Amino acid sequence: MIPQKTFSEVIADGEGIFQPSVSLDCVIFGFHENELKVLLIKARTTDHWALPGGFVFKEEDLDDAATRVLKERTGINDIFLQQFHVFGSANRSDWNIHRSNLKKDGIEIGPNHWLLKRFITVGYYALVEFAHVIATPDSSSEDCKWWDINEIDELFMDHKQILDKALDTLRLQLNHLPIGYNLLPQKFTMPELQKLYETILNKTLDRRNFQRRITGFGILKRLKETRKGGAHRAPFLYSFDMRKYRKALKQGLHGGW
Amino acid sequence: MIPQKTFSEVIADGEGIFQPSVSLDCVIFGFHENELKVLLIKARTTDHWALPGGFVFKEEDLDDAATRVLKERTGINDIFLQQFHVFGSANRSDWNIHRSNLKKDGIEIGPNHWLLKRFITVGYYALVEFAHVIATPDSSSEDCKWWDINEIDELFMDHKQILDKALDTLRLQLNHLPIGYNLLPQKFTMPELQKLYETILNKTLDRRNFQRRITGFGILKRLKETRKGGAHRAPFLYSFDMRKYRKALKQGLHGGW
DNA sequence: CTTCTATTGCGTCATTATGACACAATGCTA
DNA sequence: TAGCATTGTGTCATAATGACGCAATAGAAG
Repeated sequence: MIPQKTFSEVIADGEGIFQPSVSLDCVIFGFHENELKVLLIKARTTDHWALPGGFVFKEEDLDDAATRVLKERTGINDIFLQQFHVFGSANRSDWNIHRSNLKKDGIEIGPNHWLLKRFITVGYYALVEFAHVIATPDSSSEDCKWWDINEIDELFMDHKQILDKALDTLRLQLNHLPIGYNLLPQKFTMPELQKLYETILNKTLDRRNFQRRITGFGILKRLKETRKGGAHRAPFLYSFDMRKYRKALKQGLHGGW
Repeated sequence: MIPQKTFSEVIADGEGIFQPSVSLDCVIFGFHENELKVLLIKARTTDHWALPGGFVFKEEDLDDAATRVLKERTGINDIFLQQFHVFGSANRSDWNIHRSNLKKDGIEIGPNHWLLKRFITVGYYALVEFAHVIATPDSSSEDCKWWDINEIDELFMDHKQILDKALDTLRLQLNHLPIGYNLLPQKFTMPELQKLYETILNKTLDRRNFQRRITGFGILKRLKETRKGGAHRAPFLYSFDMRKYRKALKQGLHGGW
C-alpha cells in the first residue's frame, strides 16, 4: 500500500504543513442494495472505525481540502459535497488514547506533539454513486469500507455524533433539494428512487403519491426503455433532466413563504 | 471605555491563550422601525465596518465562545444563536493591511505575529430583541452600532459575504422554524409580525393569508388587549405560546416528506 | 359631535396539493 | 396458459393556498 514512511513524515512535519487546530471529517453516503451506506476507515491506532478525515494544508482552501480527502478515499471528483456543521467542543478528543495507540503502531510522539492538540473539526457530507467508489484507506488506516447506516453503534471520538448530524441534515435537504443524481446510477426506476427516499427518511411512502410528487418537480425524464428481468411488470427507466435538476438545486424545491 | 492595555495584552499574548487558526464572526440581527438591522463594529485599524467576532480560548467550547462574543457586544445572554457556515478560503484575509493599520493605532507587530496568520472563521447568526441590546464596542473598536441591512455595501474582509450567507440561512429557516420570539417584544401585533416576515424575505405578503397561515401553526396566543393610539382600528396584541413555540423549534414546521 | 379614512377582523371562492385507495396492464413463473 | 406480484394510471375526499370582499373601528378632520 502506501509506504509507512509517508505516514511518519506527516506525523513528524504536520505542524509545518497543516493549518493548526482545524480538521475536517467527511460523511460519505452511498446507496446499495436498498441500504444507505457510509464509508468508514479503520485506523491502525484505534479499535474503532472512523469517518475519513484530514487536515488543511497551509495554502489550501477548506473546501478544497474536503474535496481532496474525498478524492483520496473514493477516487471520485465531481460529487455533491457540502459542509454541514462544525464540532468545536473543547473536550471532543482524547488524543492521549491516540498517543498510546500510535505507540502500538511503533510511532512515538512527545506530549506536546501537534496531533495531541485540540482540533475543531468541520463536518462535510457527500453523496456518491456507490458503484463508482474505489474505497482506499489512508496511510494511517488498515481498512476502508462501506457500512450500513443501521449497523453503526460506536465510532472513533465523536464521529457517531457527526454522522447523526449529517443524517439529520440530509433528511432536511430532502425537502429543499433534489437528491438522487449523486446516489443513483444514470438510469433508474421509480421504485428504486422511492426506496432511496424511504431509506433516507426511514419510513415508507405511498407508491402512487410519491410518483405524483416527484414527477411534479419536473426534474425527471422518463425513458422509453423498461427494466426487464424483474420477475414482474417491467418498470420504466428514468434519468434526471439535468437542466431542471441544477435549476432546482439552486432555487430549492417548494418555496414555503 | 475598555483600557487600551487589555487590547495590547491580547495582541501580545494571543498565541498563548487562543486556539490558533480559528476565529468566529457573529451576524446579529435585530428588528426596529420595520427594518432588519445588523450590529456592526468599527475597528480603529480599518476604514471598514466589520462583524463582531473573536477567538476561541484554548479550553473553551466553540459555541461558548460565540455566546461570549454575543454577550460582550450586546449584554444579552439567552438568545437564538446558531452557526451557519464556515469560511475557509486560503486568501480570505489580507492581514498585511491589518498590520499597517495596527501601526497607525500605535501598535507594532512582527511579520510572523499570530494575528497575521491565516484564520478559518465560523459564522454564527443571532436573533435578538433590539430594545434589549446595549451595543458595546470591543477593545479594538471605536464604535458599535446597528445598521440597516439595505445600507450595507462593503464590509471588512469577506464579512459582507458572511452577512449575505447568514441572511440566506435566515430566509431558509423561516420555512422550518418559528421566528419572532427573539426579534419582537413580548407583546406584538399581527401587522408587526407580518412586517418582520416581509422584511426578512424582502417581499410583501397578503395580510389575510399571512394571518391564516401563522395562526395555523398554533404558536400564537391572542391577548385580550389591543394596541391603541395607532390612528386607525386598534389591532390585537399577541404573544407566543412558548410551549408550542419550543415544540415547533424542535420538530420543525411543515414536514415535507 | 359627526363624518371621513385608513387599517384591521373575519370571511368567501376557486385552485392546487395531499393522503388514501381502486383497478387494469404487464412480465415472469409454474 | 393461468397465476401472481408488481407497476401504470386514475379517482375521491380533504387540506392548504392564493386572490379578494366587506364590515368594524379608532383616530383625524370638520
